[in-house]
Amino acid sequence: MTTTSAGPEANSDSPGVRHVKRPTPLRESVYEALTEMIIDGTLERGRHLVEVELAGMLGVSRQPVREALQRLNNEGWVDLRPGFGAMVHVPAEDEVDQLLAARAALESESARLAARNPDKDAVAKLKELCKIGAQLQETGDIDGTVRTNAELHSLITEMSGNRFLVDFAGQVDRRVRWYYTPVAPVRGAASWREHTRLVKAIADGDEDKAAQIMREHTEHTRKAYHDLQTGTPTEDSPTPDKKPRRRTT
Amino acid sequence: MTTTSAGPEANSDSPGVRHVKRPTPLRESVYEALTEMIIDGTLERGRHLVEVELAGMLGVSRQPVREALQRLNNEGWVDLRPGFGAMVHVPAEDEVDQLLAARAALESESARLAARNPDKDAVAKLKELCKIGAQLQETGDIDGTVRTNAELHSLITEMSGNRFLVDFAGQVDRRVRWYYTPVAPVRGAASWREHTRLVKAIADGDEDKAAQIMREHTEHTRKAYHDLQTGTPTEDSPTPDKKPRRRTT
DNA sequence: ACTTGGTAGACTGTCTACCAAGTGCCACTT
DNA sequence: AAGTGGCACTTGGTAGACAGTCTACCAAGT
Repeated sequence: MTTTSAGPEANSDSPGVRHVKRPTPLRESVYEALTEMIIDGTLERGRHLVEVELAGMLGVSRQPVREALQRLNNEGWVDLRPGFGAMVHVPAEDEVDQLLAARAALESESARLAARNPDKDAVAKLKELCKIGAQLQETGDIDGTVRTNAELHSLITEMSGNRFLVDFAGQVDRRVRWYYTPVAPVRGAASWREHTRLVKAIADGDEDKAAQIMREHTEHTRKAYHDLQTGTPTEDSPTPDKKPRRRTT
Repeated sequence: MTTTSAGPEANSDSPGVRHVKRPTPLRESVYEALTEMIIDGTLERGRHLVEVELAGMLGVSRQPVREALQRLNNEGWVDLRPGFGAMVHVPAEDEVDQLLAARAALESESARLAARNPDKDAVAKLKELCKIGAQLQETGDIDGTVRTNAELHSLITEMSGNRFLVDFAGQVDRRVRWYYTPVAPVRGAASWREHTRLVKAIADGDEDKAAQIMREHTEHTRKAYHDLQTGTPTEDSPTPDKKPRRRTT
């Protein structure tokens, strides 16, 4: 739902009907610019955002900024306090947990649907991404790894053929990446092995297995994050234990 | 995410700190009014919505209308065409299907989490809703049944304690209700038996069972809708009649 | 008959200016 | 030191203006 009217690549019509680039509404550009700045930390968490200030900063008037801010508010990037202004959202303690739980549901279902209808080309692309990702992982290219990871997950949700899953998962994913990126590199090795297994399950059309793997995959990610928060810097251990484990180290 | 800053009942702070009623932003009221009008058919599907027209109709200026329209666009209620205006969204053929698939994932996970932490009071409330719903169903109060159904589902998602699931499921639910309500009454009887089983599973803390039942429940709903679209399910109906079938009761 | 060109009206996207009301903060008072 | 009052700032909303674009329609040309 978040997608605004017609996205840049929205029309997959018959090949050859390339629509000319339509000038993006300003509010859209402002929205993009602001999310960008929030994610990369230019606008740090908790910062007070003033409309005129942003407007001046971006060289536009208040109107587009207001509209962008409202969308950012709806999507949880900023908190709008009437009469005062917007503040960059400060994630609550349990927020990442909830986000990852939602992601588990959404992406697990996506994986299931993807496995139900495994498109040849898409599967090939998935395999390629796996390979690339593993390589980048080895060479220590963190930025590239994160990007490839995102691409892989995104492609799987798209394979579900369900635009709502795509949209929701996309939203969640961006948020997760925002919170998570600073501590991302920890869980690299195992992650790509899981991806490979996942892609195989999808290629084989094994719905249950694909869904299961994706769920565990997300769950591992959550554990990794949780451990980092509580100060356990070990790699993910084979504990098939579902209770969040507090380590008192 | 969709919730705007602080909703009317948003703050469940320590009891006794009743915040005084803050005047709702106009854009919010406009948003509500428009969704209302879309759902009840005052603004029929495909209709061209003109800002000044709506503004005049609602007695406000363009700005709040614009902001409301943009939110409606983000949530899929209207389609915004740059330079032309907003049209009330016309649901695609497969849209309900996708919506219900997403709902299955979201609410099934919610049920699982609800079962993981079954709050006493909430469970009691659930049971009550089940009873009320079954009664309304028998007396043929369709409107009440639909409302109670929505309340029950909503309460379950809230029990999950996951604000993202609540938000996404809420969005999906409203959309489903819009498309689905005209043909809702068909699936009344069995539905409430399933609800009762579901509530029991939650009360027992049986995660897997609760998730399973909720998934099947949504799946049944989808089948019911699908059958209605393609004609009567059980009997062979060679009549290529595509008009929506009115129930004969 | 079909294309082209032109014209006109409608609406959005954006900007500017302005005002009322609410919020947060600071200095002043007690 | 704590409470109070007031001030500056910010949003929320209104009004009006203007350019660019979209749709439709008509007329002339091929």
